[in-house]
Amino acid sequence: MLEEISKVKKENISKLMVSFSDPFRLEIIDLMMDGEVCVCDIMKLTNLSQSRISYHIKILKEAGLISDRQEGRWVYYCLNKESLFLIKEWITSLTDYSSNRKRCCE
Amino acid sequence: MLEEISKVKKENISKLMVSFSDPFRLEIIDLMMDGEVCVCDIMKLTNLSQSRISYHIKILKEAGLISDRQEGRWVYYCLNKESLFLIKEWITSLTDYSSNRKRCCE
DNA sequence: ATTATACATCAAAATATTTTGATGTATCAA
DNA sequence: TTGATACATCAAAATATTTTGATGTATAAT
Repeated sequence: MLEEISKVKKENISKLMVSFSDPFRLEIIDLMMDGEVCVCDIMKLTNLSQSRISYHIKILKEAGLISDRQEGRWVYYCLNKESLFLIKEWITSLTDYSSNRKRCCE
Repeated sequence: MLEEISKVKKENISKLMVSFSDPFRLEIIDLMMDGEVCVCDIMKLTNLSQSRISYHIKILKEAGLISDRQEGRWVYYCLNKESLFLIKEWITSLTDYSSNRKRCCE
């Protein structure tokens, strides 16, 4: 059961990491640092085409990295803190465990 | 100049994130949590072929995520703490900035 | 010297991701 | 109710990544 949970968690992490793995998605993520943005904001700020942005947004959303909110014709996106914490936690676990490692690479 | 530095840093982050974006690489990273491993260790523990492992190791190494140490015929790999901290720092900056964001997605 | 082990590298094939341009849907304004 | 805006979705093409199997190199044991 615990194994199951950690498997789910690992799959989450995996998807989140994939969502971070494209330079344009990193750009979009950067834009969300200051708060929410809509697709047209991103278009203005990056010169990427609309469908291209929608595609990347979809990847980010399916990974759970961003949330959205519709307001009339606009959809606003922003970073999802929980996911960011999940990743941070995972990275921390990597550094923590490997601190009592045997040998190698100081 | 500062811009240059931050550009370099962003490229680092980008490469690191790509290096995290494959499920087999995540497995390999997991194996390194307890300390250093060699390719033959990874072979035994994952059933991946030797050249396949070498390929993924190369990606991880070029991203700066792992370090290596040769001992006779063996090459031992382990996680590079500095890179892990760099990522953690970046994730932290994302959460910090977006904490005083305007609107959206509580 | 010869052979075996540990790993890297390579080119070709297999597979996955991304981009593009077109079309679709919902909302709103005139 | 027509037209415009904001965005999603789709299929095809373009591009990138990954896998495979073969070959190469260095170290070490016999």
